[in-house]
Amino acid sequence: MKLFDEGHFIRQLSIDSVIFGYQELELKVLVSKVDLPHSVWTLPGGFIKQEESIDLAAQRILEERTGLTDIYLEQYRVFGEPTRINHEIFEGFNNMKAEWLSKGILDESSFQWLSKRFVSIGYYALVDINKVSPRRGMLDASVGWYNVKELPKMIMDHNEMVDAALEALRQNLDQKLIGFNLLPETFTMREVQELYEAVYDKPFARNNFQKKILDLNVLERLEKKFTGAQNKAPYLYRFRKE
Amino acid sequence: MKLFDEGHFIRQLSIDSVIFGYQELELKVLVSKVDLPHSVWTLPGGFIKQEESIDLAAQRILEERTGLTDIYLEQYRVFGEPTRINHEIFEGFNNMKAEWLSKGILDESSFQWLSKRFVSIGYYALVDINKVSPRRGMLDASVGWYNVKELPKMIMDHNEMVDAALEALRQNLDQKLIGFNLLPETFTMREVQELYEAVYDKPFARNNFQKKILDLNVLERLEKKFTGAQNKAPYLYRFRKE
DNA sequence: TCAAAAGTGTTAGTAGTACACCCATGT
DNA sequence: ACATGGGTGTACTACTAACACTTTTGA
Repeated sequence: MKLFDEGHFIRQLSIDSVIFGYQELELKVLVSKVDLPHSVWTLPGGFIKQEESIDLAAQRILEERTGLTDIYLEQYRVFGEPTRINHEIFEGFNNMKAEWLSKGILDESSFQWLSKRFVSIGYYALVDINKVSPRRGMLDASVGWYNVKELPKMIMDHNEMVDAALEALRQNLDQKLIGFNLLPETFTMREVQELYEAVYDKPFARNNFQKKILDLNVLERLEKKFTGAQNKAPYLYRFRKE
Repeated sequence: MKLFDEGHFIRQLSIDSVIFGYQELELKVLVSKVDLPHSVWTLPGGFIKQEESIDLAAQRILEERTGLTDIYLEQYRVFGEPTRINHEIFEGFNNMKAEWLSKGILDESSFQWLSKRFVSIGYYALVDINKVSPRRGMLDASVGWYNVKELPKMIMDHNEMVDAALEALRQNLDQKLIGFNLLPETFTMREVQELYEAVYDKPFARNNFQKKILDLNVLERLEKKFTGAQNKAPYLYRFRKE
């Protein structure tokens, strides 16, 4: 099988995505595990079709992994060291080469394709983790959410990619009001605050945080949310788009 | 002549640079003119060698055009629409094809190479315009500085690239204290202010501006500058690096 | 002595931070 | 009634914006 068709994709150029989700007070990142046969961890990635814009390529790759369309997505940096050759994956592939060639999983040209140095465009995505049912990539053994503070050692510079993406996210969270992409449709003010605390890894003062967020004038207040707890019921809010 | 060697460079990937300079109260951009034989205008650009990092490639391209090493350089966005095919240049090349092939200026594979869609990594650079002696690229008829507000219509999305670069520059000027790269070694406070006014295209209050810049604690005050004008002589300042 | 522009100071307004208080909720 | 957590108000601080005044320079 021609997994990577030279005619269809741009050579030596890839997209790698840091997909952020939020759950149980933790900021999480979607990471794939590939068995070759020893395990390596990677960010979801892919390649750019000849007739496809890079933004659409990133969307397509995201949809393949999350099942979601309409994902918040931002290009944040290009990683282009000449040492970006995927030794871990490629050597793993070489172990399986004879088997995969005979089984027709990969053909010779695909091995050639993957042996080169790659320039990778980094995107980060923000998703409502509850809406995602992670799907394995073609070669993945599994995919899973990892706390951004406890990521496995990934291939190449993928850990550095997450660091840079988190940095970019922190820069933009306040200015572009994108944090709500990580939350469900409706949420309480406490949940917003806990999200911010997870992203910035530091506490915020409750009352001032509420004032700051409400002063943004981007939330509409809905009905109260009665949880059964013996305290005042918090309001639900919804992000007002336009 | 093999102008674009497929073995040496990464295919379908380019770098385009917005080189900012500052002179006579105007923010300027370095633009090349190419005669094919009708004239088209382009940003300085180039390609990435197989064994070269993208940052070094950008530096090399900048050095080729400005003669300067040690330029402030920042990667700000990737432009990756599938329509980024260089029709203007390529059709111009086709006009000259027979002549150039016979003269050995370009070979057939170079035409092939240039006919593809390109993904371009956008960098912007800040230079002391007095230190630059612009050099023509291999195919350029001329290079010159243009006021950022009065740029010629350039090929493809190059005008949009400048807009995005200016946007990024405005974002970073304050935070990263990079504006001094556009000024000579020493300068007066008025010159800093005029630079800021050129970049943001709006006036600043003189006294508050001075206070703000001095409070950054990045300038050292030198001797006064006597210009012969019948007014108080302003101090010279120097940017303190460390 | 005067105009021009540089330097500095003073006040008002605004945004952010810290602290305090009251209110709704279910046991 | 009471603990718990939610909502709001007030005072303090820091930063910015607006205005005013003084100083230096050379004609």
